[in-house]
Amino acid sequence: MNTVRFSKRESILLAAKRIFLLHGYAGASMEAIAEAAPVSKATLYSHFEGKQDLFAAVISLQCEALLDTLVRVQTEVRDPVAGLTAIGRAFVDLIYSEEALTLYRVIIGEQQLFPELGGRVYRTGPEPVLRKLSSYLEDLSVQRVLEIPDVGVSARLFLGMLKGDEHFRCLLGQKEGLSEDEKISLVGAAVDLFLRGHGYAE
Amino acid sequence: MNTVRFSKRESILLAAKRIFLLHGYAGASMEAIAEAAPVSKATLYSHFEGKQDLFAAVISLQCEALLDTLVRVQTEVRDPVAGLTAIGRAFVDLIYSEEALTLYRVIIGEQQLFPELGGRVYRTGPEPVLRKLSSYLEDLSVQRVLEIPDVGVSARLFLGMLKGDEHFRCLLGQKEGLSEDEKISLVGAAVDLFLRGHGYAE
DNA sequence: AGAAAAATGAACTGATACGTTCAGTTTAGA
DNA sequence: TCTAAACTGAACGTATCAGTTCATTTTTCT
Repeated sequence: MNTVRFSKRESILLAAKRIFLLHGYAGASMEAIAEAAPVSKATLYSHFEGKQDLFAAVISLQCEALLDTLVRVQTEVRDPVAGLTAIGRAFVDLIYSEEALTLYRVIIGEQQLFPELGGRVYRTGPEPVLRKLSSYLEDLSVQRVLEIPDVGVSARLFLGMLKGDEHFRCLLGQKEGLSEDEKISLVGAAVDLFLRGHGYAE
Repeated sequence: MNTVRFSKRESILLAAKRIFLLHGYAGASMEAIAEAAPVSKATLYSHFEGKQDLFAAVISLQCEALLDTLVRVQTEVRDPVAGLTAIGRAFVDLIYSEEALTLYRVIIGEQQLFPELGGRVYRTGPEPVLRKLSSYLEDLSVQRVLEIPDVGVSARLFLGMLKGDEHFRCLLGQKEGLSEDEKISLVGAAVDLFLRGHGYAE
């Protein structure tokens, strides 16, 4: 019985994720989710309190999944080009993935209804990368590889260059995502400007 | 008759803007808009074809309003610090304004339903600033004030630093907007890093 | 003042959706 | 095989909402 219960619950979450991310919260109906699971509406309501509860569960799950993709990034202090490129690339891979983009769109749109989920999403992605980058910059600064007055400010600027204009266009639906080439050139340009700006003569 | 027609139409647009930007497309009801105008539902439908039509009209109007706030920015080639600061500041003022943020949220959320409006919004704000900045960088490059291999790339990186992390947090509802001090220090840090990165020794 | 246009408000249609209920069926485990 | 839990499907109650209709009133322009 336990295995079935779990399997049903998983089917529901999977279908709900598909439909919520596709149509948004308001645009998704519980009937449609039940049908897609496929599961009876009664079963659906026996596993989740209601629509809001299910939505929150889906978003939490998706957050965890995205966080998992943030694999440990190698950051050697001796080579800031390689280190920044690695962090930058991981960040770009994360925030430009189709899964992340749809998640962002839904959360931003439904933010009035679920204020707490915005924080959850930010803490799952942007924030951990920011922390990792800050501590890496701190290392670089301590070892006098780079001169960085405020690692927090510098970290934000660096990530900003990666997220900036292109990401916004993706959110607005003007762009599907980034191609491999675009990712490489974007990260390269950002790393280059960042290092020059901090007095690193290659 | 013309004056009344116009006034009614304006009331409707004003109320619709308030309610759409507050609750999103799905969360706004035509009854609520009619009530807020205040106007009868029949009148509302005599001025606009339907909900989608009204929504598109509201967004278009809001786009125009935002574009108007993009006052002509002074950009003297001789002083890139002042020029970049001016452009950066205008951009920051625009994209972090409460009006722009709510507009972005609604459009991003309802983007599945109104794919064309995303382009409209991007073309009203980010894009014109990008064009202006690119041509300014071109001037700087031609006059050998800065060395810029690709003005398009550099322009995007600069605007990215201004929009990056903080703006995303605002979209997610984690931040209200930017204070005067935050704006100044953000623009200052971005200009500084950008100029150093392009070999401009102050 | 008088005719024509615009606005009102209230009721109505049709559709959708959340959530519940329940009698009957399937499944799981001892 | 038997029992208890889980599941089904379909109907139901209630609510909301887009959009329409229409008889009546208000406004506007000549």
